[in-house]
Amino acid sequence: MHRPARRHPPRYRNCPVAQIRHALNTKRADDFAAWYQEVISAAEMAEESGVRGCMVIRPWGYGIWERMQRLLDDRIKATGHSNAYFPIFIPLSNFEREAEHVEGFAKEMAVVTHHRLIAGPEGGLIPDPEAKLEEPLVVRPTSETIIGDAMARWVQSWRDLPLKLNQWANVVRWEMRTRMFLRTSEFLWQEGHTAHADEAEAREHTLTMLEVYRAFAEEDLSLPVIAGEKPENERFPGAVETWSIEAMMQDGKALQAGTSHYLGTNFAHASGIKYQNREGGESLCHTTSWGVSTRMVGGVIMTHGDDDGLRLPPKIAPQQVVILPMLRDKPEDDALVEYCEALRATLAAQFAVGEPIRVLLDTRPGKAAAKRWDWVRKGAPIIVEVGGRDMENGVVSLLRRDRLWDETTGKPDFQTPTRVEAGQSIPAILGDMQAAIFSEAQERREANITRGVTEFAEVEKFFAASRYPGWVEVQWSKPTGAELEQVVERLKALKLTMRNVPLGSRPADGVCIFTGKPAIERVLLAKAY
RNA sequence: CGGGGAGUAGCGCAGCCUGGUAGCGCAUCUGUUUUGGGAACAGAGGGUCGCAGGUUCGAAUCCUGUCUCCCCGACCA
Repeated sequence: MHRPARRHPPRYRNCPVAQIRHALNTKRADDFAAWYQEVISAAEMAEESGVRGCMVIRPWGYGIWERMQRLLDDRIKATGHSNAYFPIFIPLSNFEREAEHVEGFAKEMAVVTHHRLIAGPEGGLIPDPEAKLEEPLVVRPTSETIIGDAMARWVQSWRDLPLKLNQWANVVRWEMRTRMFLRTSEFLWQEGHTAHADEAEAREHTLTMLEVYRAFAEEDLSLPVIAGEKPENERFPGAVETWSIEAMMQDGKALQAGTSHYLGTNFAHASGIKYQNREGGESLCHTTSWGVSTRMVGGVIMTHGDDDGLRLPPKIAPQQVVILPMLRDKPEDDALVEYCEALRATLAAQFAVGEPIRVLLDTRPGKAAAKRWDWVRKGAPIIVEVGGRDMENGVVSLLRRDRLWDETTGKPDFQTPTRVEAGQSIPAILGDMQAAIFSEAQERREANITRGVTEFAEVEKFFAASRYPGWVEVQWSKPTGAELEQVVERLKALKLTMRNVPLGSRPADGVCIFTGKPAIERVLLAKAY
């Protein structure tokens, strides 16, 4: 894989005495994009597949996704939704029904046109011209239309409402430019779809799910996010309102980590989702949709990762504690493994951050030190190394992934509690780490949001620097139409986008930074993934 | 999709200009010596040089096409 030349020479902070030898070759400060890729490959999360824009998600990366699925699925079920599964192929005509929706997705659609292969004239296989589909099928980029069909069948009476569905699936969007996890042609996600009797309930539900996402991001992924409404130009095709949660990455860019849409009656109209109301008349449903994808994994990497690799919040770590006996291929090994196994069993019988502790006793052959760095790169929250002398003294050597280094010695900062103490304290340490990396990310984000900017020139100056200075909050008059287009163009010149209008931000009290008119609300500006 | 760069062993790279038996470091395997911690020494295994055509006695190297990746732009729930 080609790596561009480093843009900056490595900088050594007015370093304590010792030079730290990190587990990765690329540092965040030197080349953030290359660092991101190195984390993914060094932590064995994913790799290239040979198919454009598609990745192989390896067991460690998929394990993280499975943890996310489990936690988010619980939250989705707790808000009254049921999982279902709808087809990956959607009839083309089905997709044509909602005008904005087609326009939004037409450019990035994969289409199936044949159902059989035959030997080609120059060898190899070609689609059989005789086997052309009467109507092409698109590979779903999202499922509003096909789920809308089902809803139209399932909803007859006001008693059938609200209908609250969720699907875990893969979707395909033929992206021009892809990046592992952040934007792949095929990705995994969850898409919720609901139908409601009236507008108020549907709007409220849109916000309920936005709040579910906020809580999931902050409590489960330790990912501080800002929930808010997207400006008109950033709306989902066919939506009346689009809301998002936005997270700040360590390079200061914004990542849209989840969206929730109020779709009005647009899709109900297109698919005929109607019900007989209490008065005996016919009414259109109001629908919502909302989704979170494997993009979240990229967000976790870019928020919590460091120069030694990934750092995982305990709740989504496939293994929370890894015990590494320092095996020497000698008879004493047996006793050492037994000593470690006792700790494993003690931990496995306990709970941390709400679930049984996931602990792995890693007895694979190989040097303990080498295995340690593998687990450091993978971001296992706690690594416990145990050598012969540890055993003699009844202690273990414990390493916290979020406080890896002793800055003064430049060596890993091992703690040596007794084995009994470790068995008692590890559950609390995991809880502490879950909170600590959240605080760390939140403090970094708050330090990098600038509020109270009142002149566009200031914004220009702010983002002129080569580094990403973070986000800027400005007041604006929420223009529409051509006036909005102008705003978007001005921002585009600075490579900026409007992220969202944060929920619960203070009311506007100034003038619009773009138009000079009285401001209506506050909006966040940022460079974005 | 436009501009630029790159694909050679698991990873990182050299070789290409000037065609002539496939190289280096790390990792892997074996052996020996080590042993509170990212070991040392010796030996070994592993590559149809992204793929397909072409030029040539001969192609990793030259030419054409194509696929994939990276960077910039355009686009992007």
